[in-house]
Amino acid sequence: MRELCLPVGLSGDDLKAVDAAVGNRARLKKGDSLYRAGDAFAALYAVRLGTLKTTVLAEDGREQVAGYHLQGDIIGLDGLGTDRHGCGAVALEDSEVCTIPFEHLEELARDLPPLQRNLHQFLAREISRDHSVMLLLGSMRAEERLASFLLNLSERYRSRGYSSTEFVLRMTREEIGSYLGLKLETVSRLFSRFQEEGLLKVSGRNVKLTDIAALRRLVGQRT
Amino acid sequence: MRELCLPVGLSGDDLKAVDAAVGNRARLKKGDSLYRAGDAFAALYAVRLGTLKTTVLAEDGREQVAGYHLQGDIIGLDGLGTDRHGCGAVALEDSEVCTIPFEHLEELARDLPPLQRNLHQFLAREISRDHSVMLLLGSMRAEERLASFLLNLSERYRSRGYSSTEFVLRMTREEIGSYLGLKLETVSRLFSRFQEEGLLKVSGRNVKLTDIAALRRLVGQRT
DNA sequence: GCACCAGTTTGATCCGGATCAAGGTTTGCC
DNA sequence: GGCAAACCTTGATCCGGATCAAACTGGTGC
Repeated sequence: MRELCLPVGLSGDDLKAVDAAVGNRARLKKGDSLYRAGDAFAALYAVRLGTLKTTVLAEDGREQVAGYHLQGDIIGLDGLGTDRHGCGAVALEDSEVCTIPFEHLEELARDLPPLQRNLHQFLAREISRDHSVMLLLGSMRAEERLASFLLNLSERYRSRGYSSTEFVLRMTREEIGSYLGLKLETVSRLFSRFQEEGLLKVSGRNVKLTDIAALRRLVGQRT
Repeated sequence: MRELCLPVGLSGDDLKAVDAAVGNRARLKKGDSLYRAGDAFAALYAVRLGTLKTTVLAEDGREQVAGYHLQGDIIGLDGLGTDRHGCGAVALEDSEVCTIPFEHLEELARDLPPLQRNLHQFLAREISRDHSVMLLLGSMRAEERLASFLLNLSERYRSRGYSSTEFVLRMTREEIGSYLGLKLETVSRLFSRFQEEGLLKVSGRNVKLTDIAALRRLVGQRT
């Protein structure tokens, strides 16, 4: 169970030390904020259960979904650079996270190279993830973006032992649009079109991918 | 001089140790690749002189500029998560970087908490930077994007002691467009329009910002 | 059971930026 | 210095996704 909080190749006493660093769990109800943009940065959070979104805030008030986070994801990494969180995090359904006080973790990482390596990998993976999103926002057409989003979710559910073809979206059309740089009407239309074309079946938030290969082809196309 | 490679509050012997970790400088001619997407990850690079661009590559071959890097910037952080670089880095003019073997740096960071903290901040700052770009790509109009880009460059030149109002673009219109999710014609038209409106003077790659306040207003910032 | 409201679907129209096209200008190389 | 190639500008037109508008749906509270 503990490994979920920060999976890393450790054993025995080391694991106990890591355990001690991990604060208690926190329960969140749908709609609750875990932290807000501007809050002092003090800890990372590992999602134990549920789904969260993180949102970036522009100076002028515009808000945009920066990512969706499932069980096992680590969030809050962005605050590290500035001592303030640059994002906000909100639960999209009842969720549970565990808190990892960063001061403590950093200290621990000095003594445990594998943990240090792991921490660095989390940070770097976040960078890679962001680069994929930049690619999506900067050079994909609307249909490619949605297909890409669905395939990404599918893969993440699969790797967590859930169905990769049938799942419930925990976010609204507007939130999906915000993440993909599209308007909610466009997202809705695309779902309808994908359904007409036999790529998936959709009913509200329930989605069933019926032709993953075709979705993949859609993403790989250029012009 | 050395501090430039990884500026951090260290002194005496510590600094010497960091010094030892920093490999020799490498010179790059305009157009040279420092590394390519897919290359094994082994080191970070500090830009000593010149300008580099990093580019993300999609599976289908699409390429997009992920960032522009000036003197003092650290690049290559993205490779850390996967042991492979996810980006490529190319010199936009004759440049000079110094190599920081990562294995070595990680080891050193264990003994020198300020260095560790510094490394984490670099990683996290990269994440914040990417989030700003996501915001730009996902929710700004073309003119806001270009204004934002120019103000960002301006600020970075200023903080390096160069003129914040008059500088030479080291990248083509197409590269600017790639970074901003726009086509080169759109970038060119915007430059012309900004000039007509008295926001700047442009002649090829020479830019002189003549109304920074107006550019800020355009973006929606007030700083 | 019903009213309400947030979320969703669908249609009609508009517009910003892409695309296509044609010169013009700068840069680098011999 | 001259030529080719890369880069930039500007015009005309097109189209994808935004915007505006209007129903529809499903969940929630009373």
